[in-house]
Amino acid sequence: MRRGKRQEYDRFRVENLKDTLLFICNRLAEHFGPLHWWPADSPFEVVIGAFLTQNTAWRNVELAIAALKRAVPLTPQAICGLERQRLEELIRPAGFFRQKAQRLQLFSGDLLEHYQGDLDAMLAGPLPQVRRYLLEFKGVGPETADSILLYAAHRPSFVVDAYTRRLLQRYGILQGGESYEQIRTLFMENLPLQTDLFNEYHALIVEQCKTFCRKRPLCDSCPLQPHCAVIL
DNA sequence: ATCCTGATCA
DNA sequence: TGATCTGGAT
Repeated sequence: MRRGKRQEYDRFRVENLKDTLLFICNRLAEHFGPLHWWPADSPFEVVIGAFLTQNTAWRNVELAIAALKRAVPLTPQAICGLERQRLEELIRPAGFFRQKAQRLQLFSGDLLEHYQGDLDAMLAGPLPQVRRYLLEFKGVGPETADSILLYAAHRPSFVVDAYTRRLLQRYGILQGGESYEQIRTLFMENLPLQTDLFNEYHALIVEQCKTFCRKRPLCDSCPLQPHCAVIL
């Protein structure tokens, strides 16, 4: 009987992606409460954090940003004005410090040269166009571009990361071989295009995967039980 | 498929 | 001591 209900729900789920995606979001929101991302004092600080957090624990990013803030104001002018090696030393705790220092200065330089340092101006215009512009920067892949669009520009561009893949795959929505763009499109075609929703949803997925849906999952206390299809 | 990088935790 | 962390470039 319990088994029958489970099968029935599985069929319902596959045919109603929109409802399922909202259901997951609501469940996580009930469990974790509001997370109010992205923790930063300015949109440009969000950009800095988006570069620094690539394949890096957020804790280490905090150390780097704190050191950077003690040294200079977080503006494109100041980032460009730093000696490369000096910038490398300041952001060292975030790892990959050489490539990240170079890429931060390339981005800041373009922002100064073409937009007089006005980030809002750079991020204005049609979403797909701005996204393509961001993706041209060295060090900006799809996740970093969408993070900047969502958390610095407050635009409804869904952020997909390794956590998102893992959660959706275990839940039974993804099979495993899907591309970044496919997964992003899945969210954006099945959810209302609302910045606040995308903002909270991605933050909740990160929190969920750090807490329960880890590589070694903790299904016992997971807020998505018994709906998840994870096979251990 | 491999490299870039440092701090934390199992 | 190794795996992992809000990836991206070559």
